[in-house]
Amino acid sequence: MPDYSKELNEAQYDAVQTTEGPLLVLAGAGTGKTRVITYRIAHLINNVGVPAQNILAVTFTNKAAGEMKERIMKLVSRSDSDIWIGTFHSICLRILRRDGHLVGLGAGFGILDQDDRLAVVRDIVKSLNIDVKKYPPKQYMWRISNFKSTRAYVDEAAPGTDEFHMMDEVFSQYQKKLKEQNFIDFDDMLALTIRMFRQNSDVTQYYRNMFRYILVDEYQDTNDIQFLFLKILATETGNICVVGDDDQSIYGWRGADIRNILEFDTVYQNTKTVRLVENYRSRPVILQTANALISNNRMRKGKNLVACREEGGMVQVMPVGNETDEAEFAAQTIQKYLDEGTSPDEIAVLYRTNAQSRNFEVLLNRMAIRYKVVGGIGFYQRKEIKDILSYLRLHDNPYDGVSFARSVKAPPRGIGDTAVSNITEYASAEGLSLIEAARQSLPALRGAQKRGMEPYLWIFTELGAQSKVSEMVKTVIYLTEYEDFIKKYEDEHEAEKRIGNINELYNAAVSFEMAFPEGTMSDFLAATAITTSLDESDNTAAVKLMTIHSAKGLEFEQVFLTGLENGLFPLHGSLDEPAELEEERRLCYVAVTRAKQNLHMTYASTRMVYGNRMPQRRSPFLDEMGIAGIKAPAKPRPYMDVSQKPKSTVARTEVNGIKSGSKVSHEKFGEGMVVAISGSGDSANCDVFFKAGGLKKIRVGFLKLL
DNA sequence: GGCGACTACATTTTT
DNA sequence: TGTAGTCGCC
Repeated sequence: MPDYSKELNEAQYDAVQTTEGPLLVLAGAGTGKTRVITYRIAHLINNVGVPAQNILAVTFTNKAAGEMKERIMKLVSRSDSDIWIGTFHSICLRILRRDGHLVGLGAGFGILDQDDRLAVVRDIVKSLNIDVKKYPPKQYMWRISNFKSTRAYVDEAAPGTDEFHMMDEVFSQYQKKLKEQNFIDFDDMLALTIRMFRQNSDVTQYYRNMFRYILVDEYQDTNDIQFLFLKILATETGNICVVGDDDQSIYGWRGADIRNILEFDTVYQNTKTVRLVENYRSRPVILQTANALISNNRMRKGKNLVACREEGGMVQVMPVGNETDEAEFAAQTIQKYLDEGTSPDEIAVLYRTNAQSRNFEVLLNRMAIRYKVVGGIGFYQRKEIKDILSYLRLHDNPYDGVSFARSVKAPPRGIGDTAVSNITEYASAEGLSLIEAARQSLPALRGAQKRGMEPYLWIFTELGAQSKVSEMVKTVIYLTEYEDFIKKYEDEHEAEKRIGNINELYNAAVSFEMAFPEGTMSDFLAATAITTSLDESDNTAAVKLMTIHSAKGLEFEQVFLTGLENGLFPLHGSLDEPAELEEERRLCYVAVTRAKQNLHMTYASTRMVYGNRMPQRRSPFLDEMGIAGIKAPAKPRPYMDVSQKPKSTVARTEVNGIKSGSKVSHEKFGEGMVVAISGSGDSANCDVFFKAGGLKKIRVGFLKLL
């Protein structure tokens, strides 16, 4: 019987050992919450004797699920591997694959991803002659999604018409299309699972008996529906352990309800609460900064992180002229870290909005530093991948109108919108599959259309003769002549990338077959639908660029937190809404606590916004961090903490046109950037950060402005 | 029916 | 600034 007490601190061990009854683990950033979950599962299996299949663990991303599974495997024997670990969505999907017929789902139902569902909504909105200028399809989609995350939808109520024009009609048509084409969307995964539970007490009981121990990670980001899902399953045993940090709740905009964690102990009677506050990740100076910042929030349980690491590292605030200077500063400092031997994987550039990544990419490119933009458009959302997949999806589900419309036009083959809607309408009226309808339309086609449609249909005949997922992928790539299509349209570099992606899709299919020898095409397609950019593995050593949201759960030696400007971070729109401002502050807290060693924060005095250069003011968060009170690190790195510069409202200190942020050159040290200026006139000294030599103090007279 | 050009547009975060 | 969506021409 393994003893885990030596591998855990007291609070962690307490959480691991408390196996019965509701348990709330309030785990601050870097306090080892993943460790608690993995060890708790190991403890349940190895020491309490709970069969693995009686454990359900919910994570935030598929990637996190994979990593957790790996870690657990190291602690338990191989025969104990069949724990249910996954995201809410993947778990519900698995349940619906088994029992979805109870709520009217056809076998092998497909999943409508974000793009597809927008396409469906757009069609409906157009067909209803709604003024798309006044009521954009996106609005409807958003509305539908929101409604589907409510209990009303679970209970099969109709949406309220409310002030929103035609909402009822759009919604019911949307639902009808989904049903017709045997689709569910993202929100349905949870909602239909719960509906199925509600209507089938015997099935519910089956899952209750199965999931006798439930663990949930990142509980602060759960929404009402997810809460309900857990409540239904856990209500009998009460063995539910949720781990989270109210200070890191950053998905309120997506419906996550911070009250889930704040009120957990009132919902579940006799909850035991364990607080993890000992932080093993960050230098004390970073934690001070984080604590100071978050103490400005009112909606929180309240806790301060306690530093376990020794003094060292630093928090730097770097004012820069504009977004290019900001990127240059980051790139140069990164270069310096790399020269010192820091692994690129230990460096991250964080920003509030995806659009900010651009400048960093340009500068890092120029300096030949390997980087990877994390998040954004995921692999399976890429055009070329969706094109290929649309054939496979249509083959898998011949009623899939979205995939029909997509595949028949990519590559173009003379069939346009008119033909597509004719065929779609015909299929719908006759109850035919789209492939069958297309086949029947063949005699009516002439010329280019006929010459296009015939080989198109032939592809599906070929697919019908195959069963191996990877072979089918290959067949589509080959028979569509997709590579030629790409080469014809894209520039060389772009084409190469896309062809690479297509090959990567084939590889993914091969890996899928190896991982799931029994897996069907439906399974493969489902996997592609719920895989997001955050789930993609990053096996190349590269500096990471990402939004703060994407950085949740990660840690880096060196963190650049950029764009700390009022209106950007906190983002405008949150400024006069206290709850939203608090969420922005939590987001900032998440960013700060990603750093292990050094935290560099930048803000620009001007920035391009929608193509206009706008003056910017520094973020109030910087002041809240109490930057001024931070002592210099015991063993200072060769940087200057310029945060304590006099806050002059007039132009910043400037001598001979040289000011902070200026690019200058020096006879001996070469090119550099001015970080700070002290004194005035000819005797002024500049702190200059040289590309080659790091930080030096130089008389202004020896510098040449570049 | 396809394609290119233009314009208008809106800009948060994504399971 | 960048892109998505529309319009009009071939």
